[in-house]
Amino acid sequence: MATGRTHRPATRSRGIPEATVARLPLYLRALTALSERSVPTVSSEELAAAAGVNSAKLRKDFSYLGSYGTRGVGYDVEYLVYQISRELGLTQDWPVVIVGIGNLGAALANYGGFASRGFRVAALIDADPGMAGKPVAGIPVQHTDELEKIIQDDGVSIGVIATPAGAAQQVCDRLVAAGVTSILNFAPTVLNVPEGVDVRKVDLSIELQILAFHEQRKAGEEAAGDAGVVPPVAARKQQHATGSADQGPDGDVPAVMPA
Amino acid sequence: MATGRTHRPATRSRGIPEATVARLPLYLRALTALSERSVPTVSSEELAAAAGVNSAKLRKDFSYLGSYGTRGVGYDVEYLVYQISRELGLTQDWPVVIVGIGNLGAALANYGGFASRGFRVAALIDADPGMAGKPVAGIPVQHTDELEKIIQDDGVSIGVIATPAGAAQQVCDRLVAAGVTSILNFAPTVLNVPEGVDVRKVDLSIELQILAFHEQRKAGEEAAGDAGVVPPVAARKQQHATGSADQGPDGDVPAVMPA
DNA sequence: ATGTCTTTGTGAACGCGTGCACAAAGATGG
DNA sequence: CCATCTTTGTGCACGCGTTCACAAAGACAT
Repeated sequence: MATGRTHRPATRSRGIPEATVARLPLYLRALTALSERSVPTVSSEELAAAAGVNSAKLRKDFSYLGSYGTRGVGYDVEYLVYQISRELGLTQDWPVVIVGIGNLGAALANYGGFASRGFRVAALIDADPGMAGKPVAGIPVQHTDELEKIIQDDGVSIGVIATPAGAAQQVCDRLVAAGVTSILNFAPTVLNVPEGVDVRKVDLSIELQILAFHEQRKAGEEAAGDAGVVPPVAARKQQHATGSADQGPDGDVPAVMPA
Repeated sequence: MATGRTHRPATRSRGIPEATVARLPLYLRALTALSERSVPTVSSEELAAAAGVNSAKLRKDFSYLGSYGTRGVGYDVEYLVYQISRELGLTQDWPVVIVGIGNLGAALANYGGFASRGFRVAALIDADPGMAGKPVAGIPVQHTDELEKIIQDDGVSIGVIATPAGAAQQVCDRLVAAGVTSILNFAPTVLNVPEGVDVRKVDLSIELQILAFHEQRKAGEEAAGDAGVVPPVAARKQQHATGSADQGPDGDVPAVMPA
């Protein structure tokens, strides 16, 4: 039963903290928006607000990358965009395969944020022979039999699993065997992978359940004194953002409905 | 600077740590599977393996709920399923609205995991008048104008945002004003919400970037060739390639669904 | 240059989460 | 009823992540 482990217990090196890595994409997005508005520099305070984090945290995060700021001024937007992109490995091309082209797989294939940052959909794969050849997001779906060949030919190292739960582990095993070392799992299952393979999971059901927990707590709190529940209607005191002509950060869009 | 808060800073909840709450759905899933196989009891070791966590962690997690196990035997599956369900608030009905019926929204609407655990799609909402009335997953799409009415009439407290980034904040504001206090955000934007409203975000782009970071580090372990790309602005400062770090997913996971 | 003002970078304290290791609790068998 | 074996529940220590608070660094004005 040497199936390997699912999670890695600790961070054994003195690299960038995992928590920081997880926030870098957030900073990058905010910086990209500033860049498009031709803002030259930004302070930790401003950028932190845009990214929704604490400014001290942001400065500490950046300190792990090096000293890229100028005291009394702030950070050079363009320069920082480059540094973070490089740190995240976005200056290179990352071919990705998506396995399981159902509703979700199709949505992912159409996701604009893919190409925008060095990620390229190398192939769409599905087990249904009927899907073969059928184009989704302009890319013809290929049958599972081609999986190994595709991964090896294109040097794919990142795989996205969007299959039903029952097929996930099997697909995962094939991906790993073929050379994939990073997996983004949308199937509601715990994947078993050997050492050295990264797995990140995205699970709608779990997120909803966590929200339900807090929701229940909020509701059950009214028993004790006043409190907490937000008034049903209009209670917003905070407002912000640009009126209506909100120039979208364009960069990424979740899902669209093109071809 | 109204820096929107995404998560609660401290958990003054019922004493159950946030990290534990995030794992309860995982245990519940594993337990449900056991239940369907009519397994009467399970040890912390077995259940932990099924959920992909450490057995000590699992026991500690359960200890926050109470002493539901029997020493020398293990946990009663059915009983535990009930206790966790109740703790998560899944014994009641949670009407949910999905705003933005593009590819992703449609995928979410079709997601089977919804109904399975107390969540019910109360309505599908889209800004495109052309979508109105069109059935998706057996539910007719309604126009944004109906948003407030739907939320109030059905007592919806959980909203899912699957719109393009540009519309997310606006939709969020309307949801909150109408009474929604928990939001699951799929749009790649930082949402600004008033105190008391929970927001969880699911961001494909961020997940991929985190994977890319680890992938790059794995690859760069021996060959550290800078692609030769030069920083945009002439800003030349010293920069040092970070050695290595680690691959550690986990911690706080976003989410989504299968196909 | 010198002084003032702004903002970064970080040392240090604190709190949360994790995992170890073991005593307590109960089952099981003689 | 006692001995032994299994498995839980948890005290404790450790490490990561967050936050505070401030000295250092540089911009800018005089």
